[in-house]
Amino acid sequence: MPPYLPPEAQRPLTLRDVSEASGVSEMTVSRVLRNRADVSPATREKVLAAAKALGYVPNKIAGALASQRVNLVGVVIPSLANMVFPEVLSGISAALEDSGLQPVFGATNYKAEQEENVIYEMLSWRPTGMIVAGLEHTEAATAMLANSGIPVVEIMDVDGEPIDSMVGISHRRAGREMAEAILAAGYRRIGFLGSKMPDDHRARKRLEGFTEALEAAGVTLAATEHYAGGSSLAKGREMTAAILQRQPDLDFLYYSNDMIGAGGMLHCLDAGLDIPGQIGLAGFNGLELLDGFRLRLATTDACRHEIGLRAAEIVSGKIEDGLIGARRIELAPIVNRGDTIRA
Amino acid sequence: MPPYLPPEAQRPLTLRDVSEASGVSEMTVSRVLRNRADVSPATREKVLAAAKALGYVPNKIAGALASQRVNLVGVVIPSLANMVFPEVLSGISAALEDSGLQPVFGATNYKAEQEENVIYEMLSWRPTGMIVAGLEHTEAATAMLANSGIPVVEIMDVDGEPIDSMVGISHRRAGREMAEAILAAGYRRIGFLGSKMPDDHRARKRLEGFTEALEAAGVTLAATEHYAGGSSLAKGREMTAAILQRQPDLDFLYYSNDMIGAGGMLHCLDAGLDIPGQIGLAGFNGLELLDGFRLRLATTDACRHEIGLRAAEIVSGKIEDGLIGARRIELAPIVNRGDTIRA
DNA sequence: CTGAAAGCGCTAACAA
DNA sequence: TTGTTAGCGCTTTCAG
Repeated sequence: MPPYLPPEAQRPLTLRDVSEASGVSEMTVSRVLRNRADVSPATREKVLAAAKALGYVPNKIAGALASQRVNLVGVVIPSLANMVFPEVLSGISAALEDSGLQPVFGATNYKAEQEENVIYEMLSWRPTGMIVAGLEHTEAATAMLANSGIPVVEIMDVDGEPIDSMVGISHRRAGREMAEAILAAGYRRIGFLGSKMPDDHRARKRLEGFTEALEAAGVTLAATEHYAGGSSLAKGREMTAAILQRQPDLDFLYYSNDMIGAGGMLHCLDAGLDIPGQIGLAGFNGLELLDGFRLRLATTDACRHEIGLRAAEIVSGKIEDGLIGARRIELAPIVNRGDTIRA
Repeated sequence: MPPYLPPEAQRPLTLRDVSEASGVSEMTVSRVLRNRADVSPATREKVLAAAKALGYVPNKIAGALASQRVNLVGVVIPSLANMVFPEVLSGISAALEDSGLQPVFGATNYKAEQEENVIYEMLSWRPTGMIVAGLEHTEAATAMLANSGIPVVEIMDVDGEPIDSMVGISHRRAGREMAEAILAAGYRRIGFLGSKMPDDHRARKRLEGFTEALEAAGVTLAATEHYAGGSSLAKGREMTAAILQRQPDLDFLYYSNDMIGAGGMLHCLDAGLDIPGQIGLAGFNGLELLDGFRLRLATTDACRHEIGLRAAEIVSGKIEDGLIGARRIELAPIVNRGDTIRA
């Protein structure tokens, strides 16, 4: 490798440079660059030409400080690896598209303390609004958000009290409804497979709703299998083999997400089990990515894109009905029976 | 839904508020909050107590303007939906963990113009460094990056000239090596399935390297199938059915990514084809997520995590050998023959 | 339509 | 160890 030289650490250009190059006052240059209407076409031309020729990039830090306005929306999610969140983000991006607002993402890795840090960092940039996954935060994080004076939208979950607004589904209800669909199909020896969930509150709530509905029907969860780390087909396969080895008489497996559910389905197919006759399966999320297996896995659509969309609309003030902030939007989780719950 | 009230739009607290509450000068408060050593324990206590009691969150905008330092690294990638990029990001996050730097992500949706916008927006926040996927940008974007005066690392690809530094694999080489592995295994009627790639330069380069190596052996690509939109198992399945219908005599299918490759594998298995005897398959990326199928799809590991790691190290100046910037790091794409190329 | 003056909230640099 | 002064680069406000 040849000894490359460092790039010149040049002083960034300022409005003043453009002003001097164009012979127009800084103030007017500023007006042109902010696309304000009250500038004569002639000056506008001159300024734009000079700015372009110099390669001027405005300093938003100074601009934000002076104007007390920041076109940023903080978005705090547990993880980018989860496939679920990219879809939420795409909804947010879509809704923010022509609002002049820019989303800025931060990940917490499902750790409350890290979430607190990320929120603190973001708030210190004085964003226009915040979108945060989940309703459970540290006391400090809750206080910071509540005192921030900006719209705060908690997303994905509506089982609890929001700081300001919330948009999501009830995971308790999602768990309950899946349990009801399973019971209605006649399954009784039901196992659950999911992540260890010290801090995955939504998975926990789903399981609570699920067992609750089972118990209401006099059915007890027959087995449980937990895992740590990321979700993958292989993980689902492995867990399924394990739980069925321990309890071969299970007739239904409920997974905490579609990825491990699909892995479990692969195991069952390879083991020659009859799905959905001998054993039924269901996941959670409605990951389209995974359509394409011989059988469609039963799942619950978590409305991820729409959640992002609605949350961003609230933050950007697109919902115009006189109210500001403090909205509660509950979307309906839709159970899709696929091919893995018998009719 | 009851008529919730908007949150109080309170004036955010300033250093001055903390100063008054603690009876310590603004400057000293600032020192305490930046963890500087030259403050007596007593005052430190007082200040921290006051800051905490008030719920003070510093204003980084003002801080950045005054200090001319911003602890942000801009990261520009085509898409968050691609699964490939989250892994790069995790490498970046890991490397930046305790450097005091924070990554900020922006997506371009594979559009050069959108990339230019994102880069412009990011540079206007005067980040400490930039990490950008790919070597192809608009002229304006290239100029902005080159003139930014900060470290710029282009990642994922090394087939071309970087603005400053680059870290990645050679996609030409990746295509070539896969072609060689396929030819060595005796396959000759080879088809390619990939996205329409007006702007997916890396997929294009892979295909170029691939056909180049085939032609060097006197073999011509026997068929091509293109698609638009996101990758999914279903899409891979569908494309595979289509290409095999048109040309049933193909004995190998090379996919531009593992997701559609896995879908294709499902199709072939369901169609009762003998893999890898009758037909061989290969994808690209090395997505661990997809391990767990009966057969492991042949693929090329694109070293995504390591790319992110190294890029972030360059930006954060962690590589200490006297050089600053302008590095070229080529990682080796590793061909994994899996179970879908015969021995 | 254009310009001059006065900060935005913080920190560098220096003084005490 | 602490405080004072003078900006950072822009935009707001008000005057021409």
